[in-house]
Amino acid sequence: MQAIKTEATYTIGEFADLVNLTAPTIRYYESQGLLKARRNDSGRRYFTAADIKWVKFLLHLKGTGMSISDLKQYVTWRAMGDETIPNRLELLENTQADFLEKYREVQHHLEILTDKINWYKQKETGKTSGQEPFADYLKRMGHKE
Amino acid sequence: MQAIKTEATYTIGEFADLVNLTAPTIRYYESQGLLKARRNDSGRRYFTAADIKWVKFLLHLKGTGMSISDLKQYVTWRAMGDETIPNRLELLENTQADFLEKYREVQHHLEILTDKINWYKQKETGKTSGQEPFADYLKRMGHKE
DNA sequence: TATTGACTTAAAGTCCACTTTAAGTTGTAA
DNA sequence: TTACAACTTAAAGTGGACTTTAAGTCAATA
Repeated sequence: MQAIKTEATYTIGEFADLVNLTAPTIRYYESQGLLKARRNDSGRRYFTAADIKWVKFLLHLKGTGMSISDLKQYVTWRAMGDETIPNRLELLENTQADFLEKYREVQHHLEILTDKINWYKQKETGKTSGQEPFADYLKRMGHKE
Repeated sequence: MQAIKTEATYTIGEFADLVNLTAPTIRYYESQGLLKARRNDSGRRYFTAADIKWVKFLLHLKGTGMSISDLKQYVTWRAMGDETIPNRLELLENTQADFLEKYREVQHHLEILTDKINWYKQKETGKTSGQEPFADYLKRMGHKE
């Protein structure tokens, strides 16, 4: 029976695979201060389950449009403790607001794309007006521009 | 009474404003073959309402994730006539499929971001468990990772 | 008529987020 | 023990989509 339960660790390559990044990307993120790696006796990085959770969370934030420099700011505030919670909250809420605006925009782009696809399908099957301009089609579908 | 009804035309600057781009961007798009500009006697570009519609449509396609080179391909096929409709349709449907996949991904990112915001708000107001880890909070909310 | 702003071109520069290279060290399997 | 994959660093390179610069021409207003 062991007195000390040693936590599972991962080399940078294993870690990279686990979070779907590459080893150079992990090093890049570390160089940007987004994460910190522990080192073994010969100077090699190793990572733990907690690091996996952290990177996955970072990737979620990144996926909502936060830049590396936004993330850096977030990380800096996090390291400063609970008194920066209002700052972090504001940053995240701004990110959310920006995201939602873009989200609505791309939704509209998708509508137009879908309309165009349907217009082509109609044209292809010759079902209706083979000559109906796309602009008229959009109008008929209740979309503008 | 005029025999010839002259269509309204726009300089590149006016045109750029109308489609919310810059004049250099318009020139860049023209250089990439995404649009063609007519020229007046002194060699200056001018544009019409039809060009506005076309660029706006291009921007919708671009907004769904099509790259300049995708758009170039689309434009090339369009110029070749109706026998390339299946090609165009396939391109647009692939674009749509890729878009929808990304769309679902960012939706998940947004959920995590929103959860984090709510977690911070809870922490701030001290309403519930000021010490509850975010991972536990996510679990409680029915989200993973 | 003079000035100013808008246009013209080709080419170089920018930004972001990595990615690749180069040169060297270390750990592991045969 | 020898090979070979994986690690280390710093620095340079990449890709996409513009943006900026430079040097010059043209059009409209005071």
